Amino acid sequence: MAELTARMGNLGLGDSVHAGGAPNNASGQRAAYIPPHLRAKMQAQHASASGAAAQHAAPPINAANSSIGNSRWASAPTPAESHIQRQPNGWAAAPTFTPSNNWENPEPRPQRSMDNQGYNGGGYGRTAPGEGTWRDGKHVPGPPNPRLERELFGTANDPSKQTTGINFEKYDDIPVEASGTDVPEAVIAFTSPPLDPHLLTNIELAHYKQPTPVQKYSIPIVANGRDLMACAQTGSGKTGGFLFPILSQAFKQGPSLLPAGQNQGFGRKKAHPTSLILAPTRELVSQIYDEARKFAYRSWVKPCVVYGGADITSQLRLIERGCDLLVATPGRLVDLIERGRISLANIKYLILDEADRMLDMGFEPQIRRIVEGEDMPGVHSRQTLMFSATFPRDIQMLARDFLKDYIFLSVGRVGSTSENITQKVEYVEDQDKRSVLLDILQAHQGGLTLIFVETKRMADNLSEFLLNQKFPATSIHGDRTQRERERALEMFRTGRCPVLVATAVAARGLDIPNVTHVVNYDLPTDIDDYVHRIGRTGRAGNVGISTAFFNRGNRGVVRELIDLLKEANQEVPAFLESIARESGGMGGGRGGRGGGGGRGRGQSGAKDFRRYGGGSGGLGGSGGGFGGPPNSSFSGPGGYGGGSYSGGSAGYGGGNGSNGGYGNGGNGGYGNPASWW
DNA sequence: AAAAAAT
Repeated sequence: MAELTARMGNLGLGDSVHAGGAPNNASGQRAAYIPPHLRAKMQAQHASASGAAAQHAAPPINAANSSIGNSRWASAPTPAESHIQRQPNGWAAAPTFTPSNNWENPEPRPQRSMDNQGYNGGGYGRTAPGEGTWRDGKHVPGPPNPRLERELFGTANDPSKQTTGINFEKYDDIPVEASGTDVPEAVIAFTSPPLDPHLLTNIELAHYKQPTPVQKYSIPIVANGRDLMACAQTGSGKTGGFLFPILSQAFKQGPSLLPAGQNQGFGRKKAHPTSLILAPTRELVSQIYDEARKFAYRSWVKPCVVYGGADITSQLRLIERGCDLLVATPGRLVDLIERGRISLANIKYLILDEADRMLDMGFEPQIRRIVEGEDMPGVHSRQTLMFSATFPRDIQMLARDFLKDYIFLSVGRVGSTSENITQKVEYVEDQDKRSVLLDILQAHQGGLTLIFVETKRMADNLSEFLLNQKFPATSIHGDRTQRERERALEMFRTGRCPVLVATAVAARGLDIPNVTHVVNYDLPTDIDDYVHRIGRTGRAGNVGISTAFFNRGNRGVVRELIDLLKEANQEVPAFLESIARESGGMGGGRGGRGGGGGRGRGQSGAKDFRRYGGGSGGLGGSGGGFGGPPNSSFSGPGGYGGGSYSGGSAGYGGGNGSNGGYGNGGNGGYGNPASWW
């Protein structure tokens, strides 16, 4: 424990806590708390005041309130921000760069024999406006299409189309760690060394100016043919992290030739995409597809999307027009493979977004089926990229099955939540949650508020309650129809329903500008879910607030929550510390997963398990140290994870130190998770 | 125990 304390001290974290139970809102002037039994009267007043409803009406979303490409809600843009600094036209004037591998000189691709008209994405129709071709070994971008351009990139008046902002200069301070063999040097700009020129024009249209840290590394890593496991904090540009390099390569190299014997398209309608992106929810898949359309604009690359709950015939039509880059949820993809409409034989890039989620118990069999059970090229014949904000140790071990000699990239603080998010935790008993929520919504006007609950039923109940309270709320969860889900998201995005009650379906990856507040009405039992949830705000360099309702029912995550708050330089309420003490060392509730970290959450966000107490185990003796029972909050191979934090000696390793920097000191971290209660 | 993902 002394070591843990010392570590915290090293981080320069103060002990400052504030008293629980007297919470403040963002502006520090929340209305006095009204107990539930008095609430009815207040409601009556509230409802009768017609002005109150108007007060909660959709906040204004207009040009005056958001600068182009930098859709900041709370703070008005400065004049400087409202004028996009265009990149100079001299892309080509970028400094020279000596490629360590195949950067500048991509292997020339054989042209398709059938290709008299030029490759148009393997489709059967003509090239549509806004699409390009590959002809005579050259990329021939299509002509600009103003209407499509507006649809894809939005306008100044439509911030709901503006996704990630451009406050990337703030990212320069973010620590980046890359481990693995022969890590390529990071790029310093999109133009240095340059991405494909056509991609640069699209990046410019999207108002991206600088690569984020994860992009600076992922671009050369992919260009050098390496596999990647990237752990980057929420809102730090992971989507661009894989889209930019794979599209740049595609634009430079052109379509790959199908292996002999495969049908080339005439006759049977079977798509052979070269890139496959898998993600855990339909909405996230849809969002990635929208991004892919932007950056593939006017190019020969045709992006496609498939997911369940939506009309399959329109998805099939899209595929038939040509399918080079496919974004999919697992179930629908398997369906289409079984129908013989998609082949994975031509895959060069496999991307798992939210990879830890894709490889957890619920999804892993489907992923294994797609990656190992179909006609996907083997691990050595493709490039595999995995991205997430969190990457628990055991999932990292699982992920090895799909990767070859990969580079592990860690972007951001150890805990991987952004410091742009102000995290609050309030002590609220279950029966008081509605009241406190109303107070919060009352006080927090002018942005979008995303409220997370644990169950679909609760999502329905709570959104109905809020509607009755005249808050324009809606809900999203897996029991709603896809149409309802998409409508709810759209209402939320556009601000017509600035309050969205959501289950875990909305926890990951969704990039919704202007979400200024995330409320964990119910805390998740997995702290990584908390990390992803609050990551819906404070994106792309903007700031956000998160509020969690905590009571003794959540003591299972108290230790991990405290650690997380400390790591993110947030205040830790006194009641959390005391509940943690009450719960003693048994607070963890799930010693298993965190193993490597020894603090329960196991530095799930940011440590390459190969370096920090990883390996295939076996080295070193028993856990020792803090090992204790599997569900102890100090479980695992002891202290700071068997491995050394700084290499060399046992470091923080606790344990018995016998295995120095490697080996996990036995299996302590893999005890069965404690029961749920 | 819950959510998500094919029909």
